[in-house]
Amino acid sequence: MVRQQSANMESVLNQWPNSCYEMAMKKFIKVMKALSDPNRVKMMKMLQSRRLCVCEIKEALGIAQSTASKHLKILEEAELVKSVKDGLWVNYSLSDGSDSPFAANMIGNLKHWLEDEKEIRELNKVLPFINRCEIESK
Amino acid sequence: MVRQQSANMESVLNQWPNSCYEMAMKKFIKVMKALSDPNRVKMMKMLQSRRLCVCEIKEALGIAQSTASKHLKILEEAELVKSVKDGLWVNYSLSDGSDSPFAANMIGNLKHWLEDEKEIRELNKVLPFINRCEIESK
DNA sequence: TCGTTATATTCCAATACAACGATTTAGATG
DNA sequence: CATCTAAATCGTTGTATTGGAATATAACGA
Repeated sequence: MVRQQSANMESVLNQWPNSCYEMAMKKFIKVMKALSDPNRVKMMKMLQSRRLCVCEIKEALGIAQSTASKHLKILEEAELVKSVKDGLWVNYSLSDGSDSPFAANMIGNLKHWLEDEKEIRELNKVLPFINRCEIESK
Repeated sequence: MVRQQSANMESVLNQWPNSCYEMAMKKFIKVMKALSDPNRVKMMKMLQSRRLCVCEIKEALGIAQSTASKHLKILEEAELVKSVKDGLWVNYSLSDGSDSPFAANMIGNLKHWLEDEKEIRELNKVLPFINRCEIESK
């Protein structure tokens, strides 16, 4: 990374944020990055219907299991979704956003955004028929 | 496909696919991507104060002119900012977001978001003293 | 303890992105 | 016309992101 900054004390301090205020930018960027991928946005839209496990999500989106798992991790680290273990399964659901106003805002807006999008409508149509117990994993 | 349309019309429709609804996802992703970079977010925050030209922005952020220009193009294509030529200068300002609800929403939220962020406060402090006429372009 | 199963992690290839300097373009001015 | 000047574009170079296959981990059940 080629940053051109004067080598003063100020810039050194900027590299090491210490108050919660200075985490805001990073948290914001994390939320924006998390929502910069179509598959992740689709996951958010699917999770509006109900909680889902990884295999249901990979099935609905037609992607590899590892891919789905990784995307969900990114969403979770942005505090957009949360996960709860239940035996072998991990149930993902929308976060309540209580720790991140940015995430909370986007979760709220996504409730009504993109509803008319073709790909989203089709996911909503298919989702009720996707059942974790009927997915053959390999 | 049982559509009564000239081949010409058809190809036009294929280029501009479908209805405006199906552009929604792409537009949304564009806005999220545009706001996924710290420098671009800083530009948005600076433009809340006043319109700025490229050289003022590159000066405030300490980045190369070409870098600033490219970032602004990305913001413009996401409909987050607009540009107006004025002789040699190009003045950038916040978009009114009238063509993109996603952009409009983010523009609105960013008005109060990140105000306490150290880097943003420092930019706001420096910005009044940055004048396009006093920048040596080198 | 040994499979089986759902998820997470690792590895690697392909692509996208951000940064810079150099060059080109477009407008103003001599 | 020639020459500035601000901004845009091009070319290059690292870095980040995305995807799937392969492997590791964790929890259940026999």
